[in-house]
Amino acid sequence: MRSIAVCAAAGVELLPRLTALATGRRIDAGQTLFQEGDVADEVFTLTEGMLKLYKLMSDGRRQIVGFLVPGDFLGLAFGRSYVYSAEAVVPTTVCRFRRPQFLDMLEDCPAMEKEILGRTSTELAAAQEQMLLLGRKTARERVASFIVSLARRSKIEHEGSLPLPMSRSDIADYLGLTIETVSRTFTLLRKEKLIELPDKHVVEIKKRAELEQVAGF
Amino acid sequence: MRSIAVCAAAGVELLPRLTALATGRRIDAGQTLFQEGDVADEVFTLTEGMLKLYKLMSDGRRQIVGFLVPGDFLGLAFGRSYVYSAEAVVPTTVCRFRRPQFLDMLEDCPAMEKEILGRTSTELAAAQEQMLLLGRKTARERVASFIVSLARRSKIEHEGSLPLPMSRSDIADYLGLTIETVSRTFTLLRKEKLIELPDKHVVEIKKRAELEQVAGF
DNA sequence: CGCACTCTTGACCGCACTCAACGTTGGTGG
DNA sequence: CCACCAACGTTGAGTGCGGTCAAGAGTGCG
Repeated sequence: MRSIAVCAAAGVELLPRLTALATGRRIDAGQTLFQEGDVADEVFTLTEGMLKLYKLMSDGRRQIVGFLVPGDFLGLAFGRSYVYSAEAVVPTTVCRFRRPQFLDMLEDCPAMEKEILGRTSTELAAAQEQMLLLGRKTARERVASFIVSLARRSKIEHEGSLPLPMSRSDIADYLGLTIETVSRTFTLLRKEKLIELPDKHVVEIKKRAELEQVAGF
Repeated sequence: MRSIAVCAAAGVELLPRLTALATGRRIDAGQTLFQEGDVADEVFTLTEGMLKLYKLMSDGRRQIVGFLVPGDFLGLAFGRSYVYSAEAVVPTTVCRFRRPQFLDMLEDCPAMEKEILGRTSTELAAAQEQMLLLGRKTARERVASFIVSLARRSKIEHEGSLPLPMSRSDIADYLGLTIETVSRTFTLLRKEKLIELPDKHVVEIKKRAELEQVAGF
């Protein structure tokens, strides 16, 4: 679990202080943790489940900017308010910190601050990779990239089964496509024998190397 | 100039040390500073001109992930190699630091580290805004967003002239469009009297409020 | 002047979107 | 238990926005 790794990085002596500051919270699937524009007075770490972060336009168009897994941080945006909304994909638990206390803690613990900076940099690189996907890749390349990225994050190295907790609508809004195109593209990749779809919420990678080829990696 | 602000943030006592570490470098328009995949052993600040950061696919498709202006940092990616290429848009000068020495300096100067973290967070938020643009906005909305973003960065508040140093090809690769579509869309916004184009490399904003409306801001 | 390069404009095309129908699943109440 | 319904996903038919291809105008440089 990555959150434990963070605590280790922050120095074991801080662990009691961290947990003393934190309060837990359960979130049902579909429930929002906060919305874009809300005053950002809390910082969170995800301990269980999955969150989606998204931005909305006034007419309802949506772009999902990321899916978070246990160990990830959110709410660190260095502004007065959150720059995206956060909603649970499946039943989820988070660890909640009051922002000023969290910042005080960073103050006292340079290792923690380094960890945060490293994570933010990694996220920025991921966002730039996603810009390439959204700006330049075809639907087939986008879906292949999505599956390969999920597999990497799940530490699946070669062929194998992969949980797909989010809906087709979420995938579409993450990849800049429609649900119909996502559905058709899954079917296409299945017909090409690159993947199998034993269930709506499971992908089985059959030809990893070719899938990565298609993804443009 | 923002680089001076950074030095101030880092504490004036560090200024001599910073400049002692740095070596300057001039880059002609079109020349690359480094390429994606190169070993990331140097960190830079831009002191004059403009850089574009981009990612390439094997078949030549390109996505520009950002344009940098004086005061901006680059090369901070927390990995062994650069995750994008950097090329000068116009004649440009950068300040160059050897990576280990730069990191040592961060070590000694928490204020500097905070500044870097703040900038990285701001860049991440900008990248997420760009994901919304690339994933969900129309060509007209993209070009309007681009102009408004440039205006904001140039501290132009209402109507006014705006330099556009990059080529149509660069704009296209930044907005996930083709040069033809960028050109047509500029013409469209001109016919709608939202902008004027006195020169290839100048936009004049005529109706700021409506332009922001179109941009979806 | 001639060449190369950038930008604009026009005609046509195709990939992904829209609209629609249908199948599947899971929850609810009779 | 089954009937009903709503939500989600799949598939098909047709459309349209932005891409492709092509021609021409404008500009800078040797």
